[in-house]
Amino acid sequence: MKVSREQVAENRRKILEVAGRLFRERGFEAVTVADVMKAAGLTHGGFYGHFKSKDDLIAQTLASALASSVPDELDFASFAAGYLSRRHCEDLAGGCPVAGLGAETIRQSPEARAAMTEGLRRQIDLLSRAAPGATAADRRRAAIGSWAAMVGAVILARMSDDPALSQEMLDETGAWIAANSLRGRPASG
Amino acid sequence: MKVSREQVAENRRKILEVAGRLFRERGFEAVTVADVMKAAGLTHGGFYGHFKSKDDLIAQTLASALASSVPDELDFASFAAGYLSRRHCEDLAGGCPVAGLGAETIRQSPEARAAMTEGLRRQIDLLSRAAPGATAADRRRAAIGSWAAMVGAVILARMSDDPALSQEMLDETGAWIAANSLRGRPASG
DNA sequence: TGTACATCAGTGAACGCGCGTTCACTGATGTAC
DNA sequence: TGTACATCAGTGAACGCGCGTTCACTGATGTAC
Repeated sequence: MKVSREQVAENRRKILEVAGRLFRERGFEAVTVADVMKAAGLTHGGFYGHFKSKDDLIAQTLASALASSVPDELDFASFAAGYLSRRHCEDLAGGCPVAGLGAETIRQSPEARAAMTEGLRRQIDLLSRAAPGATAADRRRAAIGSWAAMVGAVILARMSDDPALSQEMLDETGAWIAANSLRGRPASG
Repeated sequence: MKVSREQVAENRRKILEVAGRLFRERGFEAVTVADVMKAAGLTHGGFYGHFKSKDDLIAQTLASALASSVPDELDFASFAAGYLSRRHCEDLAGGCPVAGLGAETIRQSPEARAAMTEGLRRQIDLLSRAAPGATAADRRRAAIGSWAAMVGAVILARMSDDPALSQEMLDETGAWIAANSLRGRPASG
């Protein structure tokens, strides 16, 4: 049963959307092609009309999820607060693709790694524009250091099976980043 | 062909050792029980004499790898330098199990997560004793923040397919941690 | 605008393969005497 | 200390299952006239 061209585009968009959520929730390997197609309201056989292989889906899902998760501009302090919030930490399926899928991407195809590298570059550039610091080099350093700390803290907090320890890691990392950010400003504490 | 009791213990030790390296190199799911047993110089059938299941192996390998990767005491600056070195970043199979396997552990069994949580606690306590800071709370905050930044930086650096970007993330995170550490000391820069 | 038909997106059964796990067997170990 | 034999760690063929992928088919789409 052939469908309209608009429906084809919509189906493809839907596949990428549900794949993004399922992959973040369960990881690349635990999600099957049939799982993705079922979640998109389709049957597994049609998958290969949209993608060359599961690896191709992974690479395109990463590119898509990363593109839609990076805004044009942001406020440094509120971005950090949101990123290190309990809500974001607990939202595997809807959270940051770097924290949710980055570590797994290390062992994926060159295309997937390229998409991730591009996403990292954009995130660092974005944070560099918003981070505190006297010079461009200072701001870039603060962007990289605080981004590493944010991603690390969310990954560590998710590892722990003790909610109190998770919360402590999120809160203390936030306070530590805030403390470091003050160094680039006129002395105030 | 039965083997001696010492040989049984040695075989078990060897299985955990090679599993630790293989899992860090390829991830839990991409390594098969047969891969592990072959690397240990045994055949796959004997596996279930040592472990209840592959999940059991994963949990015990994590506990074992984490226990052997945490020393009793360390120097904060040299630990950070080593952790953020190119050598450590490139040594997937022999590197820190938290950076190599932590993100995957989120989706593993309760036993595996418990082993990881215990390893995290020990690492934070260890760093808290070595980190700079005027009060115990300051030192613990510095330990958590810098540990999150170190783990995050190594994971981000491994994601990137551009060696220059990877190196920049390692170096700048190291410099950023060092800058933050100075805040806890008598003013000197 | 209406009709005939070629196209092709989606369906679902089927495939081959590799995985975790089981089990009958082997033969060295280690114990009972 | 030496011998007979029960034990049991390791072997390797076999199992069932679920995965990624293929393919003959279906029927709505959209074009040619």
